[in-house]
Amino acid sequence: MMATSTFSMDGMLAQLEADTRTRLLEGAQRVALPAGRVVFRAGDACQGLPLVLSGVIRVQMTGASGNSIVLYRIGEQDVCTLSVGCLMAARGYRAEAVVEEAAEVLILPLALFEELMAASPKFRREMMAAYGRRLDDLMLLVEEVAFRRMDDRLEDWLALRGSDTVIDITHQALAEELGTAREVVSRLLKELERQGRVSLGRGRIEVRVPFAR
Amino acid sequence: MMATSTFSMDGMLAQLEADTRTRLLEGAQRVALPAGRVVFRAGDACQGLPLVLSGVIRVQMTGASGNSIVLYRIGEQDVCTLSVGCLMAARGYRAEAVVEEAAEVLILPLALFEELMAASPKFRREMMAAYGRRLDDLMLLVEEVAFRRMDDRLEDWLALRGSDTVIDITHQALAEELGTAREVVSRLLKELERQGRVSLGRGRIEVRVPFAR
DNA sequence: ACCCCCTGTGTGACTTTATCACTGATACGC
DNA sequence: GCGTATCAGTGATAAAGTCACACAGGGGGT
Repeated sequence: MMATSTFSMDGMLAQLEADTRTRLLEGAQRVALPAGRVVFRAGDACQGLPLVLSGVIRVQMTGASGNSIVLYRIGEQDVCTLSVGCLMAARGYRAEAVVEEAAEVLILPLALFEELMAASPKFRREMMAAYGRRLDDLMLLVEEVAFRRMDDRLEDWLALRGSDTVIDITHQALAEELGTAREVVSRLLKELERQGRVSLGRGRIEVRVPFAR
Repeated sequence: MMATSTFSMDGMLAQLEADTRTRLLEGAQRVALPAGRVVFRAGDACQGLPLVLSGVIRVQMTGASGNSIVLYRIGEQDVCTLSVGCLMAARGYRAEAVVEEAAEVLILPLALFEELMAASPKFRREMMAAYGRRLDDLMLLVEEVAFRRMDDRLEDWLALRGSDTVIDITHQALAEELGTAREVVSRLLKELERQGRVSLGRGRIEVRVPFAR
């Protein structure tokens, strides 16, 4: 919890004025979250604004049918914009968040958030930028889900992991990435295997021919 | 263009400190937009932050296939959060906006926006709240599109217009509201007509039995 | 080693939605 | 009244989602 802690030089903390950063680091609570930890669930009240120092947090949503879809991820030196709305409107979350890679997170109390918003142009700028990214992520997602074919989207997803030849993921988890059903993913993958483009194992996809993006 | 102009008492302008409101009204450009006017298209650069005084602006997105979906609407005393991201990142819009009901809009230049963000806690609060609403709208939309059945969604849409017994809309426009194809809407509506729940005319849906929500 | 059991995968049957290709119907201008 | 543009209806087919169930792999316990 020292203001002298190290942090990456290209992230949002490095962008801030020195005194703003100091104030932030001393006023926020620092917590370590192990992989798999559920940060919040749909309906939970919000405790403060999380700022991810390291690791990755996945934000996803579950429909009435029980199906889930991954909305976006919060990476290094990114904030959980969703929390701002929950904090200010004092209502519950609509989505849930799970730690994907063990993370260190700063939790800014509402008062500190408002203090920094008032005091620091750079903090304001970073907050607005974070909101912009989230809005963008979600708009892209809406377009994908509404208009693109599942086989295309699956190939895109595989292409994003292009460098790894072996991907460790279950069909169920992949279905949740794409917001579809496990059976659909199984069938599409099987077809790719028939075409010789991947080999499948239990919880494993081996990419034989890299997917272009 | 007078700071003494009338505005609704429950909207965001009424929430602001008096001097902030004055500064806003005198620093912003006021424009009248007729129904049907395209405010911006995908790829357009952003001129300033629009704040809707009256009327309604629809924000929608068009996929590669040519299909469109309505993302959300900007109503009275709401701001176009999308523009903030475009302004600050100086990149183009990803969606398009069309005036649905003739609107009066204030355009805040970037400098004025930043000035007000620095000076006014209430302006900041309203901006964050607007962002929160948009994020919420989009998350709800993702869930709808990803998981809900089209017949349900159509009935919900009709239920929202519940009080009017006659709705003037083409199947094409309704398909764009829901992000589906015109034929799908035609078939679903025809089925509702067979069930005696609506009567159909050219560009007209007459609700016989109101839809519950 | 063997079996059990949990989790993950494969697949058929069927429904819903999307797409394509048309045809037919309605309103409106000239 | 006629031509034309827009709107709506519909069959055929493909893609995706749902339901039900069989089977496979792998780790833990005895």
